[in-house]
Amino acid sequence: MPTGTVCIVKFVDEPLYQRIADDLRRRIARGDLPVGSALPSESQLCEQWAASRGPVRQALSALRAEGLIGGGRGRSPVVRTSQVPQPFETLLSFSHWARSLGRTPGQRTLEIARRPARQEVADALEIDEGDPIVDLVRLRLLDGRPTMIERTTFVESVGRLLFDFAFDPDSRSIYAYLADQGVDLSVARHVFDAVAADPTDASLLEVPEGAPLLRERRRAGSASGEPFEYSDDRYRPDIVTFTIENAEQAHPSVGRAWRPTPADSTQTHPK
Amino acid sequence: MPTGTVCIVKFVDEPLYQRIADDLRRRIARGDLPVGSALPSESQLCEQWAASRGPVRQALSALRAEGLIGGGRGRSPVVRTSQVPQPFETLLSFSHWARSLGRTPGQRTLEIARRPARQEVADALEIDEGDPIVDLVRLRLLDGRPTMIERTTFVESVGRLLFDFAFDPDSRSIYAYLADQGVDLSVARHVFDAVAADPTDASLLEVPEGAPLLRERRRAGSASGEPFEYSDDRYRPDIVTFTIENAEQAHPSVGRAWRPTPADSTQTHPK
DNA sequence: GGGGTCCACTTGTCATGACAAGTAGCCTCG
DNA sequence: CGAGGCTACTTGTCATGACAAGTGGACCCC
Repeated sequence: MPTGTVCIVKFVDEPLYQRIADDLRRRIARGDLPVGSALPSESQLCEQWAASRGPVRQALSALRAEGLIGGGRGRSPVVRTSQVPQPFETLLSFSHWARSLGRTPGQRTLEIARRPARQEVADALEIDEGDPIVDLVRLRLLDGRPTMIERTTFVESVGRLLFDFAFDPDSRSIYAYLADQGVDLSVARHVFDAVAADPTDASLLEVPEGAPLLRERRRAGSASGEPFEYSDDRYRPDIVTFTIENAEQAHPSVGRAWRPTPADSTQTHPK
Repeated sequence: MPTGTVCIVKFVDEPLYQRIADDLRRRIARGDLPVGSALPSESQLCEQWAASRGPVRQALSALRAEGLIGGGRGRSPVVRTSQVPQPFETLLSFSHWARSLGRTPGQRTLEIARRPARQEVADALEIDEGDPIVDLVRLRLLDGRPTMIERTTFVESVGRLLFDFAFDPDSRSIYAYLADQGVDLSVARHVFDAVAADPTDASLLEVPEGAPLLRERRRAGSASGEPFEYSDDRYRPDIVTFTIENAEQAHPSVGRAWRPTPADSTQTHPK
């Protein structure tokens, strides 16, 4: 702490550079620092926070790594974007994603059953064939329109929670519920390909039989690496796409995208 | 520079922390520091490089951001993995990706033409409809098997290079050639969906008409954001998939995946 | 008015010193 | 012999000072 300053800090447990970064993040998110505007210079931040250049630079470096700010030697840092995508939740939870877009998600639970694991899901969940699992089949809706059909398999210890509790799968996010129950979901692997709609898919998604569907197979698990969920999700490609944004010097950002005008197939390259 | 040391440095233009980081990266990649082993402590690195803790910590922080090392307070940093994926090049260049997998890429150039831009590509390339562009259609092969059909459009200033030079599109990577010509390709946006194979796709990819194909639409450009390439790539989903690996506390990693056994459609969750 | 020069300001890099906080091994005590 | 504490070592955080390198604008000269 510089000499001659009275130290009135509440959250001394949180390091200084993090408080600086959080404050800047807040000011950017709130529009206080609009996109394109220049941030306060390092010396100004030092004065404001009564800090030395160390923590200030550490905070700016964190924002730079997140892609929030840009700039270079001799130039003040500039706000690049006001919001960073939340790839993990966006990619995992259909309802979370839909709401973040301002759309209203819906769902119809078609089946919830406990049965022995087939070979395919047993491999994915790293259990033995025939071990008990819980299958959940849901039709997901976006603004009331059939959008995706989701065939999810949980290992028994997690799937049991779906029965035990008074859980209504049609009301809230299943992941929010599982998180409340202490299930720590922190890694996921998504594999994308395309499949033809089988008769069931076709009637539920209201597309012709054999129509191309965008398939996402997802395996999710805890931080220690043990998987407990495997899912086969089939999207109507005229409603939902997936995007990857990729820069040479930055981390890729991934996301799900909604296609507003389903009739037109030759558009959507926003901005 | 610490007191009492004779300064014999060659690449003073390169900052010290970067030289330290590069050296550690090399030692990790060469297996000198195997996965799981502990790195030298900060004080040891300070001695080895005759540096203060600043640059050393900056170098370690860079490696940590790349996911190469882990560790925490009180524990020496530990090597986590010996190689980091190169998502940008892997996702961009088909031939680069194929070779990194040990497969042999091939290609047949079906068309290269200069013509006015259609509405769709004009929007994507941020030019006016009717402006001259260069179209390139290629069938890409993997181990001799038809795998993907690529319809790429370049803005005229870049596409011209494909004519000017004695360029043989069937021999080497088009991106390597363009990079040599001074084209700086550094940002890309990929949009994935599914389409049905039209008669042309079907005959070239040797699939039935109407078969589902995995489509990637790509827009690539320079660091300043101006796009100069737009592409519509259609993959046989039984050969190629795309994957996203996603952890709550880490940056997502993206990649292209090869499916070794095309006959079997209900597998491939490697590892 | 146009062009070149100079200067104040900014960020990038590095040294040095200090203390806090966490880890792991050793050692003593019960 | 086990449990607990103690200690050396590690990394995390921060202050201070210094110089290099790049930017942008004011200023002057032609």
